[in-house]
Amino acid sequence: MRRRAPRRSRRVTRSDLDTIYRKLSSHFGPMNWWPGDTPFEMIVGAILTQNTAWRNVVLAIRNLKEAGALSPRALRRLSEAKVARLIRPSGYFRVKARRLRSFIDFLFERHQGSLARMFRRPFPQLREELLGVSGIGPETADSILLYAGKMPSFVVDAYTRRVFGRHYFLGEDASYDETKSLFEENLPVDVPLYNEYHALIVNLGKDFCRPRPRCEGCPLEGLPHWTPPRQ
DNA sequence: GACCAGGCACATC
DNA sequence: GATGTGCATGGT
Repeated sequence: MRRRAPRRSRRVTRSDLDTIYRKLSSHFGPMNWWPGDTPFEMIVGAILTQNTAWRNVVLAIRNLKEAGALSPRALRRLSEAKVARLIRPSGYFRVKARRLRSFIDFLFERHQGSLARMFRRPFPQLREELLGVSGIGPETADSILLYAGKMPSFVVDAYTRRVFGRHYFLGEDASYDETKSLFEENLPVDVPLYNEYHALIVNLGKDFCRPRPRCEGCPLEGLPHWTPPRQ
């Protein structure tokens, strides 16, 4: 019989989110996200990092940079096969080459190839448009909006759900949108705050609230939480 | 060698 | 609507 995680047992408050933010922020310091020199590089990174360690994305982006392919126009000129070869280190390279192509096609068909134009669109509409692009799901769309577009869309990822689930703020089966609302309804609408908060959660999730319990040194030590049993 | 990493689309029930 | 599966590299 599979063990179920405890249900959410308390409601998150603004004060909870504020406390957690301050703990993480003082523990880790400024994150300076998203790593990337230009909005386009951030978008490419958002697609390449899907289910992939960032260090592998760095290798792929370096290849694209060396090939002079880190602009919408330059990338559009390359064949999908060529792009796939360049981004090979980031894994799923055939799928991701197709996804980059989908985004580029969208950018040129809807926004004349201009990110500046694209980001002039009101963000709820732009979010819907991005979700319509094959290969862009909610996390990738929100990363593009928040980090490349500086729009107030909170980014949720696997770490967010796991960390906040462990601390009883979310049920085991919380959806993406439910998790996103938890933050957007309890935080001021503030792009730098959303930016930093998500980055801090990812940084925390890399070391703590892992499937295998380890809490020593966790900046959230002291907050009520559960840990999965050792197998 | 197993496990994991800043998901997503698609098939099937 | 829920659940399962394929996609693939590189570090630990």
